[in-house]
Amino acid sequence: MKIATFNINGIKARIEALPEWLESARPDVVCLQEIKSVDEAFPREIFEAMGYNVETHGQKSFNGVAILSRLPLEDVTRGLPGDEDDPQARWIEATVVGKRAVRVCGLYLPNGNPAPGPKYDYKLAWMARMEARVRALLPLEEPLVFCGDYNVIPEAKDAAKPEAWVTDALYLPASRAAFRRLLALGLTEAFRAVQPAPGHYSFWDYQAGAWERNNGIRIDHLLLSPQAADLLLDCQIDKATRGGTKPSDHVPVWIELDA
DNA sequence: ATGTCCTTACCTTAAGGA
Repeated sequence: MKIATFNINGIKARIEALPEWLESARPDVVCLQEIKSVDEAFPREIFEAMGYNVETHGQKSFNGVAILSRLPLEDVTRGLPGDEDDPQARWIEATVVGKRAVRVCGLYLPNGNPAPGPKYDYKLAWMARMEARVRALLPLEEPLVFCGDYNVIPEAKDAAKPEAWVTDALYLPASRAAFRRLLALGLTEAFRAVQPAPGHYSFWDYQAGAWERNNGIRIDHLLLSPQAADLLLDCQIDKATRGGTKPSDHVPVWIELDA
């Protein structure tokens, strides 16, 4: 089972690039972030015609997540528990049954800038809510995949210029500590499980020639429960999509599970 | 180098977010 995460930065803007990538990469499941669309406006027919089931958790203008899957999506839930009044659409879950049943959680973690400030407070509070959700799911002892745009640079080797990020919400010690707390629950970060080397990124800013200079950061991650980690066969970053026509500023990251 | 892109709205230009 090939499961991907891809922050598309607007479904309207990616209406050509996303289907092209799906045709070439052919993931079984893909979690999308920043669809920037309400559910009714998401062009589901395009993806249904390609054989995908579509579940969205949208929002006007900002945020919004979705799951596309060739296999049926079961027990779909929307929203991250822990704050009934949070209007931001950043979390969706569904179960996909292949050889094994896999619970897939797609997430768009808050950016948090500027820090300090209310946006950073929201980021850290959201990460605490996510930790609670992971704690609630782990006792099921099932394959779980938490994938998405984490807006966290885990380590210095995940940035081309780490010194440029020291005051940024994506790299502040409290952000990285909260990310490590997720790993400490027993989750495996898929990319680092197969590739320990520096120089691998998933995001290049549109500004300042970041792509041309390879000034990137790695912020799109797939975290696996022990039962999912046991099934991990591969994890790759589809870097080439950043050089395509009208690209997102993020590229897809995917895993292959024996599931 | 605050150098780009995406979205929306008081919509042919600016603002907020990233």
